[in-house]
Amino acid sequence: MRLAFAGTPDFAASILAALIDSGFAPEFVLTQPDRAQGRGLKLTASPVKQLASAHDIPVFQPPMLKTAEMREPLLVRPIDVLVVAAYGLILPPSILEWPRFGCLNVHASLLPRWRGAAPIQHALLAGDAKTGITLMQMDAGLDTGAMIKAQETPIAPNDTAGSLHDALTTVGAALTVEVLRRLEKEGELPSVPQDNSLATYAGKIDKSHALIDWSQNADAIERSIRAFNPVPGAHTLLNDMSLKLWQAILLSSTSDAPPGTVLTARPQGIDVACRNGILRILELQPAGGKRQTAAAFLAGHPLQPGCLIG
RNA sequence: CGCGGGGUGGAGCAGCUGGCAGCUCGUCGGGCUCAUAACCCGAAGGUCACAGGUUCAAAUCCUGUCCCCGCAA
Repeated sequence: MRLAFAGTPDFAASILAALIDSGFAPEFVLTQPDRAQGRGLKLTASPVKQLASAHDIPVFQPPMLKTAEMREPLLVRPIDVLVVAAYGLILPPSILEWPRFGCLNVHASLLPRWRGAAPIQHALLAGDAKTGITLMQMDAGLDTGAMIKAQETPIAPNDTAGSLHDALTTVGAALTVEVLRRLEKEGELPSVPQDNSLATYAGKIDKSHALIDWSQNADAIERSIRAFNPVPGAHTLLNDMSLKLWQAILLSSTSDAPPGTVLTARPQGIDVACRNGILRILELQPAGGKRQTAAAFLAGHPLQPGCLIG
């Protein structure tokens, strides 16, 4: 089977790795152009490009696919299926129709819930009990294609975007290989349309979402800390210092202190009053510093109970 | 050359207008208490990231290197 792959970040690279390991190595790969990023703005290749290069798989990096000129180098290469995972570019109709069996998208949610860019984070923010991977036949809409196969994954109370991402990567890789095997064997992929009335959207997460609003309920803040771990990192302000919060737990007690009040600051955690409930910060990171436990942080940054955070 | 912070006993930090290396916690020994996230006494533990330079004298000033991190993308 003639296969191509389109994807960009880590999640996509893991899927690609599984394809290669399972004998579905793509003939070539599409990924976003190298970008200047990170400290020093060094030009960096996407994880997918790095992996593909390591396996001597040809890489195409069109900046967009809106023009015939950009599409030309691709369309001249006949393929059977294009596997797409977090590629980052809208695929125009001519690309969608290019592979004989169309484009197969690996999406990190149980569609039609959480269509869009950040399904993992939104599932955590919403406090969903489960999420999963859905494979679908791509169409012109945003994650609206007919579903081929879905697999559930439970969300644990202590799951973070990072841990869930890793779990979903494993599921996604296995599911993709499974579906490709079926396609190879049966020559078709039955699919069922999504129920649009149940659709929800998972918009991009940016830094402003990750600034903690202590006037929210403690459980919502706790979920956002997990949803924004590891990126962009839930953060708050202490005096003029920016703090990133890595881990916190909900206390069963309550307080009528104003939201953001530091109730106690002890080695086992920094307790902060929220709108409703108390959050105990266990692990945090000052700007410029390393990630550390509350006890370590307090050793160098004395915190008086009663002061305000945020 | 995107902006910036930092590398000091096991941990987190101060010291950095040059002059015997300090704080909180931890560790070890002893004491006190019905008890403790408590307290008291004592001890160990650092060639101050690395390499040069300036100086009577450098953690502290200058130069270069390595490493860590925040912001912005």
